[in-house]
Amino acid sequence: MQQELKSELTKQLILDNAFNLFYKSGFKSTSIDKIMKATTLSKGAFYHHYKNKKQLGLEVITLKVEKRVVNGMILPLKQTGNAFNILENVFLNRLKSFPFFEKQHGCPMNNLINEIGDHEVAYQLALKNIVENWKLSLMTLIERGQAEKTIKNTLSSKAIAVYLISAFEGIRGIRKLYNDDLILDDYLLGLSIYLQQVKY
Amino acid sequence: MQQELKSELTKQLILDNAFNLFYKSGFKSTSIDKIMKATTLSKGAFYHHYKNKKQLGLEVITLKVEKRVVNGMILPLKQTGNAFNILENVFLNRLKSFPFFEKQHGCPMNNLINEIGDHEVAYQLALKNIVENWKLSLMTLIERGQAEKTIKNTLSSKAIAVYLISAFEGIRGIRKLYNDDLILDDYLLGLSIYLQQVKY
DNA sequence: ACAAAAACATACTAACTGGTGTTTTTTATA
DNA sequence: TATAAAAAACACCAGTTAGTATGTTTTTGT
Repeated sequence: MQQELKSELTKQLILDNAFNLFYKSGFKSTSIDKIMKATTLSKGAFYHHYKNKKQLGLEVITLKVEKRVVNGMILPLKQTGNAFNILENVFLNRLKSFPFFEKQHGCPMNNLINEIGDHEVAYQLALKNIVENWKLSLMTLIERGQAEKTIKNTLSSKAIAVYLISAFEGIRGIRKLYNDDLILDDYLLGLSIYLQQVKY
Repeated sequence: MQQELKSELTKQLILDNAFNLFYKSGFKSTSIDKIMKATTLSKGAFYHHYKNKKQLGLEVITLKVEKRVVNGMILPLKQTGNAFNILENVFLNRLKSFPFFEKQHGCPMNNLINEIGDHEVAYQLALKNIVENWKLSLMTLIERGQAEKTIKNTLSSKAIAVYLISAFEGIRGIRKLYNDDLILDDYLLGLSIYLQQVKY
């Protein structure tokens, strides 16, 4: 029983370090050696717990990346209250409060989508799954707003959801190219124009 | 004189193959060996023409990637005619007509932004330069539309430009995760809602 | 106390990485 | 046609890669 716990702890240690290094340096640039050096464990320990790098990558996506998106972007949508205000809050106020490191290195999910999203079907599906969850949660919120007349009910909830996600992921990539937040201000102003059109 | 021409031709051959492989397999996954195997020239030939992989990467960005964006997204903005219609045409009608390969592998610029945009200042600047050109051209068109009263003149041209670009790059990444164009239809509908708000 | 199993470490391989130095071939020109 | 210079071929380097084989230590059930 204690062994299982230790095994789980070690896997978490590997997973955490892998996520951080994938995020900072990219998936392909990060070797197993570098990850295990970060854990201060050996390569043998890695291959005891994981079959190969691909399996690790998949677990990083489904366990670490997904959790981040769920906590940061999906759960906040599920609050009670004015649906339009929640939408506005999550998309308008969250971005600028990101820590510097996350502005500089973009969105972990978007980085993976663009680096390996078209390289392996398994990665593609795991990443798509996160996007679909996000999209569906957004649609649920938008449809609630439409029912409650805080969001225009003539508009397709799916279309709004997809466009909001696209722009959000897009700007997180583009922000990497700049050294300050001015480009984020322009994005946020552009987004607020969009939200005006969406508001009931 | 004829020698200079041949040298230029060889560089172009390397550049073309490098761009294609970077696009298909990513920057870091593509080795000099693979590029030169594709040209049927030797590795020595590569190092005769280029200092290192980084220099090649920069030339691919400034000569190949930039040209693609200029031809595909920037020059079409400079047509005469109703500015709003031009905006609508370029963003609404262009995307779905992309060849299958380019839907599957996303935007070459966006791929590079997310893979190496935060790894080297030189890459960062070269990529930012393209985005800035695009942004300024969009702003010029939008401001023309505002003067000609086809685009609402109360809105910030820069904000609209940045939001349009963000969403466009975002969806080109997300599309990689899907196997059909349904997600593009949602994006386009979401975009058309945005354009409604922008229209005079 | 002991055997089995799990957790981890060490040492290694074979292929591949970007890059260098040298030799051979091609080309322009005198 | 001789020659100098450019272009390309070739062999090679040191470092890194994912992955393996085999060892040692720790935990666990009996």
